[in-house]
Amino acid sequence: MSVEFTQPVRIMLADDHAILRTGLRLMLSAVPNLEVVGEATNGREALAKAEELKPDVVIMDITMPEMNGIEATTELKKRLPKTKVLFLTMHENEELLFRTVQAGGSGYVLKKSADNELVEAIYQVSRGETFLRPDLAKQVVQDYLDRVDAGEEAESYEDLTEREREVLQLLAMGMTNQQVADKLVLSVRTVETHRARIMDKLGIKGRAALVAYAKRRGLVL
Amino acid sequence: MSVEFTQPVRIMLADDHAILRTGLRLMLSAVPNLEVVGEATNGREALAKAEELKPDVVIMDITMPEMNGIEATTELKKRLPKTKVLFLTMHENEELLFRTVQAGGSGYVLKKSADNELVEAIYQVSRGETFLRPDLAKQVVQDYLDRVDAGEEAESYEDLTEREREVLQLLAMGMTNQQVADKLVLSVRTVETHRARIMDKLGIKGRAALVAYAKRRGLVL
DNA sequence: GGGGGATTGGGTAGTTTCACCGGATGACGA
DNA sequence: TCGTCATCCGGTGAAACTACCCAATCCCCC
Repeated sequence: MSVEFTQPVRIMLADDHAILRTGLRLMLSAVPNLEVVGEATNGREALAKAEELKPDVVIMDITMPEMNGIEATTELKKRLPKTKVLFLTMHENEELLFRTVQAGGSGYVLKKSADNELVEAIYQVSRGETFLRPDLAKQVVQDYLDRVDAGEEAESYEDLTEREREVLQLLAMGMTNQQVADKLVLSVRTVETHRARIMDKLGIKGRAALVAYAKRRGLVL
Repeated sequence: MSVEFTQPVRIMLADDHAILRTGLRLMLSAVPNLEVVGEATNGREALAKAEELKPDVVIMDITMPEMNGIEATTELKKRLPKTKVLFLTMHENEELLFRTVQAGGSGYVLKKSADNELVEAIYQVSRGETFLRPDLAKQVVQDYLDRVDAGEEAESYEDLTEREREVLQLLAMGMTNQQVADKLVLSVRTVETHRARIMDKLGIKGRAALVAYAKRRGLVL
């Protein structure tokens, strides 16, 4: 409660939508004790600029070219643990919220939220607290409990191996086993094995349902 | 060239992201001869408010709850033919550009575009001209030519019958033919016929690709 | 009153997916 | 060294899907 009077919160924006960035910059510059010190248009750039600028808070989109916000955050928190990441996204789904938290994010605000909610989130996150939209957070908790109740493990994307995720990505794009096999230089049988294990881990029956799942969860963007 | 000096361009914003709207409002209010006179958070609201406010230009998102921007535009142009619609969207794809033009849109700007591009687009559209990002527009034309060359017509979602769309919805959710058949009280053969016609019309091979297509185009949410 | 599209269903044959079984290799830690 | 896991690949048989063909009904429109 002493530093904030003289030291404004230094913010970096990471979003590939230039128009949104400009709007945010204008909006936030009108708020006391906030200062936008930099911008990035993708995850990789965000990483580089954050190391250079060392902002207090990075406002991060999930969907970005080159490197998405979740990957960028995972890496960023390794290098700059003290830098807080606040996700600002259009995606209103639990799985992604889960993943942002796991990646080390401190908050999750929807683009459709009110302006003051964003500002409040920035303040809160900069103080080292966590900001999650109450309704969404509740849903996440409920979802988690449902999973624990229902079976044993929270069947999830996290269980997948790297190779399996790779295969899932391609399958989710609508590729056939054969096409995936060609792409990854594998036999069709191997792709089928991976696919089988993926469906088993996720508890999904049918490839169409798998594609639907992946799209719904935002595993492919 | 006479009216613009005294009469600013009256703009209405239609986007479900409140934060983006605020940013836009701030940005545009700094531009001479532009005035933001209203906002809407979905297509239906946009329709109602446009009739009430009669703006010169509606800046419209595509992805919105209740009613999407393309549907809203189709209806809006029937009621207020003189009102110009400028699409501001994240979707960088030709099919949607096609559809916005068909719906009566006067322009298409990506959210990742530079700010001045948006302002330029607004001016241009308000003058009754059309604004399309050159590279995208070029791609569209090329794409169109490719289609005409390759086969007959621009295969599209618009060609689907009501029943086919219904089947597509369910298939896109990951249901099997049998499940769809049960749901709609049909024989599997009928569902297969519909599915075959859908894939034929859309020029898609494989059900996984069909699901991916539907998700990508936002036919199911 | 006939033509055309939408909707429904069928046949046959071929391909793909999927479940359930198996094994070989290599990496990595206990 | 031994166990575990990821990755890779195979066989079999059932189920699902796909590509062709076809036809009956209904309804709308010219």
